[in-house]
Amino acid sequence: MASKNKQLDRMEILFQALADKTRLRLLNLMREDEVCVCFFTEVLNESQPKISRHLAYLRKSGLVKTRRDGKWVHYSIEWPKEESARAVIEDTLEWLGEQKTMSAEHEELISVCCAVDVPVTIAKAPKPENLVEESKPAPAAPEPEIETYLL
Amino acid sequence: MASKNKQLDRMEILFQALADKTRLRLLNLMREDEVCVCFFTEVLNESQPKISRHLAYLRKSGLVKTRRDGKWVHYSIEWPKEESARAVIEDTLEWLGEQKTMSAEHEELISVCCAVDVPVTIAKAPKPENLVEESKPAPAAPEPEIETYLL
DNA sequence: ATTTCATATACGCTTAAACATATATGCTAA
DNA sequence: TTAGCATATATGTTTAAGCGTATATGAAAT
Repeated sequence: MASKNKQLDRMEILFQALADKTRLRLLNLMREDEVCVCFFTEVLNESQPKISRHLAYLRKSGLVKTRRDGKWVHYSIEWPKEESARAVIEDTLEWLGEQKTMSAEHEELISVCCAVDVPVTIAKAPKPENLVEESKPAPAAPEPEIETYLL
Repeated sequence: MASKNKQLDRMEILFQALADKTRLRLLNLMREDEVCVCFFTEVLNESQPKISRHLAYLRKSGLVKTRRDGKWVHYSIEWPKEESARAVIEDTLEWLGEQKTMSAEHEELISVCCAVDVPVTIAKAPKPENLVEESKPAPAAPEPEIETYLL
């Protein structure tokens, strides 16, 4: 699968990563801030190994990055440096945001994080920073990281 | 694979269609006009069944449409009506256009079509209209078709 | 009608990736 | 150090999709 054209390889890898409903739902939750794994399982209502596997897939494809915080691991979107790659991801997030189910899930992330009566499984989990005070508008195109990405 | 959320299903199908290098190369050649199958095989230098299978995949995913012209079949991009879906495809084409290999292949399509000494295999094939006189700039966002698409 | 050319599909095989269930890792707290 | 929680990975199975080779279709041309 490794060809002469690296860029084309990267496109393939990116689109493969986007070509799964669970992964799209995960990205939809990460649209504006990093999210702790336990929130993914809670909001998407999928098994923990399933979530973890798809997050690993996204990580290996370079689409997301992780930050460990004690027992917890936070996932966030790794924005590519090329404009056109970033544009694809932005459009994808926008398309997701237009869907009722997706914005409902995103709303639920916020309400679960900020709920007074938090579910036991995530009671002590650290909340996404940008979400706790107010549902901020998405930062659209955050500064690209200087970092290898997409393999 | 058929879920409650039709839109999400469609996204998955679209990205699956984009998640292959051969199909990306095919789309790159269709960026501005319909293209006859024989030109695909000639320019991409891939076997006829391989090209045909990938074109069938694109057709079934609703990303391209066909027009039969006697023995020849022309493929062209089927532009979705939703803005966000179209934006993804536009970004993808732009990203492809930025790549040396891809623009070289696109140039070769033009030169093959307009060559005085045309290869035997495609000598009588109908040429893409927008290409024969001059390599026009891409029409960016052609009028969306009123049509079912993406399954 | 038969041949020929352009395109599509079928077949057999191989690999990637999905899933559920089970188990391992890694950090924290006791 | 052990126990417990959060997360990751391994295993076994199933399905989708890639490939090359072979063959079928469908429209012209003979």
